[in-house]
This record gives sequence, structure tokens and C-alpha cells, in this order.
Amino acid sequence: MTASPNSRPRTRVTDSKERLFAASMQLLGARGPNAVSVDEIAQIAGVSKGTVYYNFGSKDKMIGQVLEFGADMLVAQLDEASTLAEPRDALRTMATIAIDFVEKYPSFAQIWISEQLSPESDWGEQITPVYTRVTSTIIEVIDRIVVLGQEEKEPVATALFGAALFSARLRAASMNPEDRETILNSVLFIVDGLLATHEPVTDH
Amino acid sequence: MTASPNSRPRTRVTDSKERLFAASMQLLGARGPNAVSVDEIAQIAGVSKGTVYYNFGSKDKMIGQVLEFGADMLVAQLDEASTLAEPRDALRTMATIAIDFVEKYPSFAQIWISEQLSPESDWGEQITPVYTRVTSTIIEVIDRIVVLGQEEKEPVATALFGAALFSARLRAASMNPEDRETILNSVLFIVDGLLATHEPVTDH
Amino acid sequence: MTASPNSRPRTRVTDSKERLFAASMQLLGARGPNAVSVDEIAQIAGVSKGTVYYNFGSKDKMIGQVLEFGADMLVAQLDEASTLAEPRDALRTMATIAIDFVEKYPSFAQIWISEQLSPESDWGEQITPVYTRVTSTIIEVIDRIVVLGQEEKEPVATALFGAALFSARLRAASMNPEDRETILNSVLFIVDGLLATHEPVTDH
Amino acid sequence: MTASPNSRPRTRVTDSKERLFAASMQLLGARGPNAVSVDEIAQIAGVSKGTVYYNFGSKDKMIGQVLEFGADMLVAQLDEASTLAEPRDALRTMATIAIDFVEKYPSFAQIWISEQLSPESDWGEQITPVYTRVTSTIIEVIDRIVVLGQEEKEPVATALFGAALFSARLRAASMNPEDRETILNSVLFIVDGLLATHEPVTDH
DNA sequence: GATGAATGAGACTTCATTCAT
DNA sequence: GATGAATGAAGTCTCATTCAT
Repeated sequence: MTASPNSRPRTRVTDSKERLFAASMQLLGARGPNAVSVDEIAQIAGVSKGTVYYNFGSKDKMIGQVLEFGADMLVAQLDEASTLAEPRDALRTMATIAIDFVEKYPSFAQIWISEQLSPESDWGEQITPVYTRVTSTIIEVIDRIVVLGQEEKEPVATALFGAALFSARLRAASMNPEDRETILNSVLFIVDGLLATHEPVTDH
Repeated sequence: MTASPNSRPRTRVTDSKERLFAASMQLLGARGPNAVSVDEIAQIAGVSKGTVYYNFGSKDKMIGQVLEFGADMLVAQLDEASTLAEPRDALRTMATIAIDFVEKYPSFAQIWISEQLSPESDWGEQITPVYTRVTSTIIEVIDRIVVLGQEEKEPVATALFGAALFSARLRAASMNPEDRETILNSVLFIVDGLLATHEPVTDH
Repeated sequence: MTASPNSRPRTRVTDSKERLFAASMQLLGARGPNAVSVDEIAQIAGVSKGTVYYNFGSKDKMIGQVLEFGADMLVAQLDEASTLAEPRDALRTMATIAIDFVEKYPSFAQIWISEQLSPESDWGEQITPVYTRVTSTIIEVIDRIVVLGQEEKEPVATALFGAALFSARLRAASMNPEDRETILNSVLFIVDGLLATHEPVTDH
Repeated sequence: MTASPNSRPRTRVTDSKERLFAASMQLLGARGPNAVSVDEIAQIAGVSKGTVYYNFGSKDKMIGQVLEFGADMLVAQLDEASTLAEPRDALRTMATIAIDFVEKYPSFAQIWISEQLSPESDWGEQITPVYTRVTSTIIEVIDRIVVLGQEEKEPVATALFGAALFSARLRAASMNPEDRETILNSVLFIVDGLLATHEPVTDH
């Protein structure tokens, strides 16, 4: 009953769990936690409501995992882009990735923006906030461009992330997909300003 | 009926409405609309639940008015700051105002960020989004600094607003009130980048 | 302030009361007691809600008076028609009156039909039910047509009233104002049946 | 899962639904829809309030189903009686059935009488009104008694139904259960009148 | 006479969660 | 592993009624 020998080669955790994950990602990404009910997720996943509790224990825990998964997805892409040879290209690509991600899962931006607040009923255990993971990657790239005082790094990365996230969110909301290039340039003015006021890193 | 001589002609119009407004501003500013119940607002205002409906008609309408009031508050301050003689000072002051506002009413930032999305259950009638009102003010100031192509203005203002809002939100969330100056500088790097890449406005 | 001397010659009870009466008659006649709120009646009457309680004491008392007024209106017309020389003409005219009344105030029929039930929260004091008042008039007319046993009179009058009321109600509901004559004839088949099975009254 | 051998294969499908149905039938039959609260129905059924919504979706939907069930119950009995060999016996039996039904569920008569009006908040989907279903059965029987013009049939059946319903309602209301025979005779005077004024159907 | 702000009981409904099967 | 019937707390809203002015 438990393990049918040599049948499906995949690990295939539960199958139900995967489908719930997919449905949650879709629904939460589009409408946010409060606007989605367990009923709805279960229905779209094609499983019963009890299965949610069997697999995840609670709605909050499931949301927590989905959120973490989404964050991992974004961060993984950003990390990869951050390794591009030309740091400015890296930042531009990273911004592009963020914009596309927010367009696909609009409410994630909103969740990440508010994840610091409301410590009550946090989703599952404490995990490293997306903001921290992203800014640390941004800082790595910036360090390859300009020489920055230690206490300046975090705020600059934050401003960069905020500008990108907000612009992306707005673009996702307005149906007219404005020129993505213009948005990218606007965000990257922060880098230009940095370069204009700080000593560039010399390849030596 | 019996006119109280030479006193204020009944300032205390209803008082209940004002108290509900104050309570809403406080609660909504701290926790966001759907984390606050009508019961709670009424209780903190010291009135009965029915009074909410007598004065506002519905929870959504009340939230709409509170949100609009908050927006008016912020925009009024920003508009005033935007008239400062030195445009860069204006922008710096505006950012300071935003940071302080968000610190006082943390969830407003979050609401404004998501106000474009979810057209369902809009709070009251359609009002000009805060984002639009703020960016238009920002654009006015920027126009006094650099010469900008028409299609560049909006994205730049958006990036500026996003950077400020996000930085402010994060500062409000983290209990350590980091150096406000550093945050301001980071946000204003956008302006520096603008100046470094565009022709400055000459005073005639 | 109170009574301007020799101005309006009418008794003019309160004026507010009359307007409330008119509004109630209109609204209750169209939608029934439960579907009409005190707010609505007061608004249509153009007075404040408190005025209802000042003039009538409670919603139920007001409804009671309006219902009684409506009943008086109908009964007065029926009584007048019942005096027609030819008893069959009298019954036909009475049915016509009922049909017209129900068309104008559709929900009155419904109220009268259910007025016996639900002794709790009766509207005001106990008043003679419309049914009793109408059937006694019908009986008077029938007595001029056929000789009927005492214990037969009430049920026959009831059947007559029920047939007329129900037919009228249905006609008022269906937008197609069917031939009123056909309806009248159908109702009066009861009289025909009576005549066919009982000894007619001889004029002497 | 463990099949109980040779027993009924789980008649007790949910049980809750049936108990809610019974409680609704009882309460609605006695007091009408808006005089009965969901709390009360759930309490009498011995289930929680949420169970109502789990099983029926809304109060209106439940009422709709109960009403339809009641209608089906009555119509089924009437249809069966209508097949009696002697048409006049059929009508008399049908009237008896109606009287008994109304005595058991007094407010159903009232609901059916007002079902045409107030298209707002209709109970569930549009279903054929009881009135239509009953009159069509009545017409079938009448057609076996007298030759009637097409446009006369409906009004006559309506009058018959109205007379029976109203008489039954009144009998149910007044605590003295008057002689049912007398009531039946009174209602059937319509048939007598029909016979007295129209050509009877000849058996082939 | 009349008002309208305020109330509070009670109505309908949603939804995360539990549990026997 | 999974189900779905059942729950109950909590939420939004309505409305008849009261009362100070």
C-alpha cells in the first residue's frame, strides 16, 4: 500500500502536496493571503480541504512555505544574474527579473513589502526575509562598481530594491505595459548617482 | 434651541464621527483594513457599532474616507514642501515627510502600494490614487532641476516615490531607527544620477 | 410659534401624521410590513424617523392603524355596493371593487389572508378582522338571493371572498390584466351553484 | 469502508440535511420565511448554524428547496386524487387534501399566495409556481365534467383553488375545526355553478 | 411637536479548523 | 493518505427604538 515497488521513478512526495503548492502559488500570487480561502485553493488543486491540513497543518504554514518557495525562486534567478561579468548589466538584468516576477505574481511584492510588520501570526517559522536576501545580493554587485562606506550599503540597496519593486508593481497594475527600458533606466539612476558621487572600483 | 450666548455655535457637531475617524486612522494606520474589525474601531472610539453604520454607511466607505483623509494629509505636506526655493532641498524635505508619515502610519504605505490592484471592493468611489497625486508633485520639482523627456518623467518620479516609500517602510518596521540622513541620501542618489546624465535647468 | 391664529382653516391634525399615513399606505400596500422599514416610510413622508414614534408610538401601532384604515376603505365601498337593488349586481360590483383594490394595494390581500395567524406581535389592539367584516356583508347579500341554512352561510361567504381575493391577487401579480369579466364570472359561479342547489328567495 | 453485511448501504447519508429539512418544514410551515431565523432552524434540527450553509449555501436556497419539497408533496397527492374515476369525487378529494395540508403547514398557503409578487430575493432559481401546477391539474379534472371555453378554464381553476386555499387557511387559523363537509360543499358550489351553466361532458 | 444622533439586539454569512471514517 | 461533513468564532450589516435637545 505504501510503496509500490519500481513504479513511478520520481520521488513524488505526495502529488497532492504538489498540486496544492501550484494552486497556492497561482492564487496567492494573484490575490494575496487574506483574499484566498482554503476552500478555493483545495478546489483548484482538485483535492479536498482536509488534505490541506493533512499536508501542511494549517493555512498559515502552507502560505509560509509557498511564500518561501516564491522567494527562493526569485532569489535564485537574481543570484544567477548577479554573476554577470559586467556589474551594471547584472543590476539591469536583476531589475528585469524582478519586474517580470512581479508581473506574474503581483501580490508577492505587496507581501514582501509588508512582511516585516505584523509579527503576530507570522507564516510558519521565522525565515530570512526576502528583503534581506535580495539586498545582500545587490550589495555584492554594487561593491563591484563603487567604493561605498559600510553603513551606506544597506540603505542604497534598499532604495534600489524599493524603486524596482514599486515600479514593477505599478507596471503590473496598469494594463499598459510601459516601455520596460524606461523603467529600468529610471531605477538605475540610483547607480548613476552613486557613480557620480563615489569613487569607482578599479580592476586591478 | 436655547442658544448658548456668545459661545462657539456648537463645534461638537457629532463628535462621534470625529472619534471614529481618529480610531480608524490609528488602527488602520497600524494594521491595515482587513486586520481591523468594525467592533474594534467602535470600541476604541467609545461608541456603539451601530454608530459606525449611522455615520459612514459601511466599513468600506469609512475606510475610504479615512484613507482619503490620510492621503490628503500627506499630499498637503508634500505640496507645501515642494515650493521650497531650492529644488533639491524640496525633494529632501519631501522624503523626510514621507518617512515620518510612514513611521506614524506604517500600513498606509502598504495600502497605497496595493491600491491599484484589486478593483473589487474599492473603498467608496474612485478617487485619484495617492501615487498619482504624489508623482505629479515630484515631477514639478524635478522639472526645476533637470531637463527631462516627457516620457521619462513619470518613471523617474515613480522610482523616487518607491525608493522613499520602501525605505521608510523598512525603517518603520525595524526597531532601530537608522540614521535618517543616510536613507535620504540613498533615495536622492536618483536625483544625482539624473543630474549626472541630463542637462541641468539653467535659471534663465 | 405653535398655533398661528386663523390661518389654515382645516383641523389639520398634525400634518406629519397625515403624510406618514399616506407614505405607509403606499409602501405597505406595495410591499408588506416586513419589507418596509421605518426609515423608508419616514423618508418618503418627508419627516424624521423620530416623528413616527412621536405620532404612533411604534412601528406595529402605525401599521395597525394603516391596515385598519385600508380595511375601512374597502369595507365602506363594499357596503355601499351591497345596497344595490339587484343582489347579483351587488355581488358582481363588490367583486369588481375587491379586484381593483387588490390591484392598487397588492400586499393588503396577503396581509388579510394571514391576519388570523401569528397572534404574537399583532398590530396594535385587536380589531375585527377584515375577513369577518367582509363576509358579514356578503352574507347579507346572499340572503337576498337564496335560502341558506345558518351554518352554511359563513363557509359560502368565505369561499366567495377567497375566490375573489385570490383571483384578484393573481391578476395583480401577472402583468397581463386578463379580462376582468371572465374573472368575475368564474368567481360568481359560486352563486350560480348556490342557485342551482337551493331555493331562491321570493320577493314578497 | 467496512461494509456492514447485508444491511441498508448507508441510508444515513448525512442525516443533518434531513433534520434541517424537517425543522425547516415545521418552522416555515408554521411561521413563514422571515419570521424564522437560521439560528432557530439549526437549533431545532440539533446541528450548528454552519451546517445550514454547508448543506444549502444560504437561507434563501434552503427555503427554496423546502418550499419546492412542500409543493411537490401537495401536488403529488393532488395528482393522484385527480385520477379518481368520478371527476366530482376527484375534486372533492383534492379539496380535502388541500385543507389537510394547509392545516398542517398553515403558512405554506400564504407563501404560495404571495409567490408571484416580490421578484426580489426569490428563493433559489425560478421554479414553476405551485399555483400553475395545481390549476393545470384542476383543469384536467374539470375538462372531464363540463365543456369549457379555453379562456374560461384558467380563471375557473384559479377561483376554485383560491376558494379552497382561503377556506382552508381560515379553518386552520380558527381553533374550531368546523365541519369539513360544509367547507367542501361551499367550495364545490363553483362546480355546481359550472354544471348549471355549461354543457356537461358526455361519456363518449 | 419634532428631530436625528445613537444604540444594541439579532440577522445572515464566511471560513479556518477538527475528526470519524 | 485522504476525505468531507460538521463546527463555532467572528465578521458585516439592518433596523426598531430611545432620548436629549
